[in-house]
Amino acid sequence: MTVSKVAKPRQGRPRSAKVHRAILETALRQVAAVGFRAVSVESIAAEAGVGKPTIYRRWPNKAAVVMDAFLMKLEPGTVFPTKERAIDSLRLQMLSQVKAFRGDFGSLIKALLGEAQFDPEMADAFRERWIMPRRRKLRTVIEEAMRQGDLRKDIDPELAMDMLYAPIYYRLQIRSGPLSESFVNGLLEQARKGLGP
Amino acid sequence: MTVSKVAKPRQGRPRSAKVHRAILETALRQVAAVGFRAVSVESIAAEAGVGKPTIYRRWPNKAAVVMDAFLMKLEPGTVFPTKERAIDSLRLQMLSQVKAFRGDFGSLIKALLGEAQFDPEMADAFRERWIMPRRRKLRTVIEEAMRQGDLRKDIDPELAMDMLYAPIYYRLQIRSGPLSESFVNGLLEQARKGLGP
Amino acid sequence: MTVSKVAKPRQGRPRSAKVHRAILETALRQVAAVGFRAVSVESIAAEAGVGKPTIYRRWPNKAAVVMDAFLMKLEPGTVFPTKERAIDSLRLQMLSQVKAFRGDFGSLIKALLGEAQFDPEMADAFRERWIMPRRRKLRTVIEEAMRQGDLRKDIDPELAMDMLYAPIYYRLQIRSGPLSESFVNGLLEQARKGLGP
Amino acid sequence: MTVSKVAKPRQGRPRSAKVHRAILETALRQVAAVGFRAVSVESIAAEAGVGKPTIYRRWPNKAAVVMDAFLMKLEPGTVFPTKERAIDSLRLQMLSQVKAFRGDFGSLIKALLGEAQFDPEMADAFRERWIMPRRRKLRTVIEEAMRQGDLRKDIDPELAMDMLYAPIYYRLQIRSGPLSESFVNGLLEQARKGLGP
DNA sequence: GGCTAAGCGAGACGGTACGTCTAGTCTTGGG
DNA sequence: CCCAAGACTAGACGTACCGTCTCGCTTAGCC
Repeated sequence: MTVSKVAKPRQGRPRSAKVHRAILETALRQVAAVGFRAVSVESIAAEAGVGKPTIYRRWPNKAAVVMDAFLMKLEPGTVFPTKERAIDSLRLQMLSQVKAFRGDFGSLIKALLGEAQFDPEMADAFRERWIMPRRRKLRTVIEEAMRQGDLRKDIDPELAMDMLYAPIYYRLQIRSGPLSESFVNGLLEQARKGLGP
Repeated sequence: MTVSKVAKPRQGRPRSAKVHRAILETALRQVAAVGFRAVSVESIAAEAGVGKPTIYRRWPNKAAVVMDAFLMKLEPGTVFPTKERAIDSLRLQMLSQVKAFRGDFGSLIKALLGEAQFDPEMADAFRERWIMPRRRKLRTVIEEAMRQGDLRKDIDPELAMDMLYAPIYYRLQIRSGPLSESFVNGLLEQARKGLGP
Repeated sequence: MTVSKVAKPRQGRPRSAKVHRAILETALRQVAAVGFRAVSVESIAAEAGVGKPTIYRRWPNKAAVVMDAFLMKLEPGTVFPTKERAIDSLRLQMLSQVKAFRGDFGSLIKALLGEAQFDPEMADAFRERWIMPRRRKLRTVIEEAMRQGDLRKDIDPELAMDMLYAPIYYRLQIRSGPLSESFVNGLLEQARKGLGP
Repeated sequence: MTVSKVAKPRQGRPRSAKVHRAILETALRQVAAVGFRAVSVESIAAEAGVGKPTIYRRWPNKAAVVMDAFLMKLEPGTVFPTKERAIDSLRLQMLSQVKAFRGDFGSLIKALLGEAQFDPEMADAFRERWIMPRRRKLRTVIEEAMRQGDLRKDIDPELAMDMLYAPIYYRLQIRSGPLSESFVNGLLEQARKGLGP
């Protein structure tokens, strides 16, 4: 699943892969440089040395381009840190995520998630291509931790992920508190111990 | 703290409160009718029978107008449901919030929170005028529940709020699962019991 | 020489001649209907079924559009009435000009000449495309009359034209007297006889 | 005849003459500094330390203010140069006028005359307060020259004035040639000798 | 090797909204 | 009733992008 449109397969001149890459790279560079709002399809086209229709032939709007650029950049770097005990992997993953969220990557996520609130297709793409793959991987980690006895056997992994990860996105967006390591550690500890007596 | 600009206090014709109200009410009506994106400063001005400069004199952009309209509507209706046991008040509050989030109010929150990702002032206003007052009230409820023995005495209330409320915003935005009553109940139960063995 | 901007010659979609005509015709129609001041670029765009930027891509402002519309209308109709004796052609030309100046054409000239007082480019266009072609034609007529013995051989044709035509523009603008036939005849006679004894 | 409105004579606080002067002087200063078009009622009010309604109470629009300012400045300096022979006075007057027209005064006249093409009241004021007084004075000079034998006895003074002065305004506006002394001398000579054989 | 269908860069097109400006009027509080 | 200040409605300004279209030109793949 991508946000980009597909071409009818066999007829006429094929779409240029070079152009495709140039667009996505330019999009990413511009978003990093001036922010999502200040970027326009026009500015991408101009800098990439590409006609506007060439972009619109492939994506329905700016957000979709940036989303694809974001996803393209992700695919390689999707390595989850792993430890012997799954619970440690979990903590490590959370820590690396908040660290990433504190930088440019956080800004990009904010913009895409913000934009997704106005565009269902963007929201779908964001969920299916960024959120869900991570949750699936996370689920195996959590289940492993359950087997290893570090998490209770009767918990609902979906709710567990919500409890642990939603606060990270919440702080990214709302800035109600710092995205610090101690925040992650505190959150994980308190979630394990539980709030009840 | 508001998003609107301030007038120099005592000179010239004072700003009309009637006009102020007309703008905010129109803004809210239009957002409800056609969605945030489809509303423009121009359309608000036209329907409110007001010149555009009158709006720009008071707010820097559309988002700020809608934010203020939203906040204006809030102020009266800020009644938290209360029960004898604080833990029940907490559950009730969470339930009423997800219920509200499932309707127009949820759309509005999504739009404002989405927009806030691109505008720090919007983000500040959203946090200080919508999020924080609720968290302050929530904190007293949580502390009461701690006193009443329904929550452990050594928990961090900030983290507790993050664990319980962030997932609600997360599902509102990402649609990773339903904003149902059973979601709230499960979340609260699992948070109380804890994830650890 | 035109007031309109030039397009880079051979690249991209060429500018539509149909659109060009539609704009100029609409401009002329509106000026005739409601007067120069009451016309706006916006109203022209709206009635011509054209986007505002399409107009601004070609002309820098309303006055330039109207000027070009005026000049466009001129080109075909530039027939000077001619008689056997050049002096009669001269009188005929003056008479037909004051007649035209008494109607809508006079209003248009007034508006353009008025506007030209505030915009050097407008003034240049008005002079080079309306005034000068007429003066060049006029000069040949005057020189012919000199050869035919109806005007003295040692006059300065430039000054002669100023003496005969400036009063027409003067009365058009200042309304110090009527733009009547007897005005033209009296002017021409008195200019021939001279003011001196 | 002025362009300014009159106050109902005896009631309430009388209008301040100081304010009146301040407005006119500011108007003139601004027109000289940045040109007629760039001046607005607002800018005059602001610099003169005066409320906009105070201006609108006295004049209907910017042009009227500037016209009055112009006329106010005139009144003192309306001295016509005089020589023993009326024909010399005439030449002198024409020379001093073209000299004045070459400077800031010419720009002001251009602006007022240009503006008058769009506003009949302006046109009336310009004619009645600037043009006509000069023509009346001029007429006596011309009649004196007729008596003194330097101009023919049977000429029409109105047409004579048009022949001599219209070209000056014409060149001011159209720039078809320089407003030089030789221009004036040539014009006057040729008008005296006549164009005919 | 020529044909043909699509892709390509460029840029014009109809629109929409932006945020600013000025016009001319209205409303304060204070002479 | 005047004044300074400044808010008011109204609407044009000129600009920025949107997403589509139309040029003339590649550039494959298929006959």
